[in-house]
Amino acid sequence: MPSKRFHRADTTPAGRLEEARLHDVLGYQMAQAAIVTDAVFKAQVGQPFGLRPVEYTVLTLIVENPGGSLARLARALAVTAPNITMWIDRLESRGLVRRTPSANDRRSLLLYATPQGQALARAATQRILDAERQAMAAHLTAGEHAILLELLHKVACARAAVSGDGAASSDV
Amino acid sequence: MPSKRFHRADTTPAGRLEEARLHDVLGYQMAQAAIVTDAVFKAQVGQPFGLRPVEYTVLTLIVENPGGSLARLARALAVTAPNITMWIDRLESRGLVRRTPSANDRRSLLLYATPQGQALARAATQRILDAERQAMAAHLTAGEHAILLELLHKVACARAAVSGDGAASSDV
DNA sequence: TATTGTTATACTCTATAACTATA
DNA sequence: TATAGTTATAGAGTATAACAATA
Repeated sequence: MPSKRFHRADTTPAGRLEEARLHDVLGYQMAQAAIVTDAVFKAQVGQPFGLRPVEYTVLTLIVENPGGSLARLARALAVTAPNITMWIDRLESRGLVRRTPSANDRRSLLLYATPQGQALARAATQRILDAERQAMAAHLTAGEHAILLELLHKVACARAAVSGDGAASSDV
Repeated sequence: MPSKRFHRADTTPAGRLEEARLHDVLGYQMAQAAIVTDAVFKAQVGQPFGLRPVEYTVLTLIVENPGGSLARLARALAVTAPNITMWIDRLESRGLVRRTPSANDRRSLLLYATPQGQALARAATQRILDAERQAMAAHLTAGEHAILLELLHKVACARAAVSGDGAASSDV
């Protein structure tokens, strides 16, 4: 897999080819792209709803996976247990989610979104989806947009290989 | 563009379709994928070379764009000016980069990487590229890997549309 | 008046350690 | 012994405000 791809200019200032290039570093391109998605989130959800990115994700995951535990959430998001506790605290104090003791395992607390939480998550997601699509429309076709989502998902699936955690298996 | 894409199961627990889905949120998939790329960076560069992601990116951008200014770097990375000053301080104290007064604009400091900085950046990038490719090999074909880089770059190009900053134009 | 770069400072977010309760 | 959840605390990272120097 040489660096010859598409029609990009792969030459370096000094004219050497085959140089290790930042533009081919996935992590770098992800960070650059995240500048855009972060801005979209902030404008469409962060400011209007007063939700941090993590809060939104936690809330939505609870909505889409009712009855999950804190530990499961922590693994899914690669966040430490104390932090999950804090984020759930904030969501619960706003009446968006609630903790319910588990019947099977008395250590565990099951998470459910309140009707308000469900409504907020749904509204927030719809706003983001619309805004992302609009922001990308000038640069990505609808097909490319869909492909990008698929490829990113595949990257996320490589998580088990890179870190020893057994998470990300539930695709939560 | 309805949610019917590929062969994914687009049904929700309650059986309703067309629900706003987290899996279609670009920002969410980016965050999930970033868990992988962050882990790769940490293992391949962060720990071995003692470089933070921002430090590595700043260093490499200086290597690839000698003579740039701090302000230009700050815009390219969407980082505030005080933070760039701090990161450059750390790189300069390690002898990886140096600040040189500009002849044209006496306010400006031009950035250059030292030979050590160039060598470190090159080694780090090579390690990341190899490790990323290896980590993705089981989940992405070489073609998919290349397409992903292209699509992320296009997303990054949507930056001008989403925020009022005139940055990202130099493709630095 | 705007821009470059710096300093000082506060805030947000995350990580670690220690603990209780349960399995 | 391992896991779920919490608390307390420290650290890393980022942002804001104010400033000096130059354009």
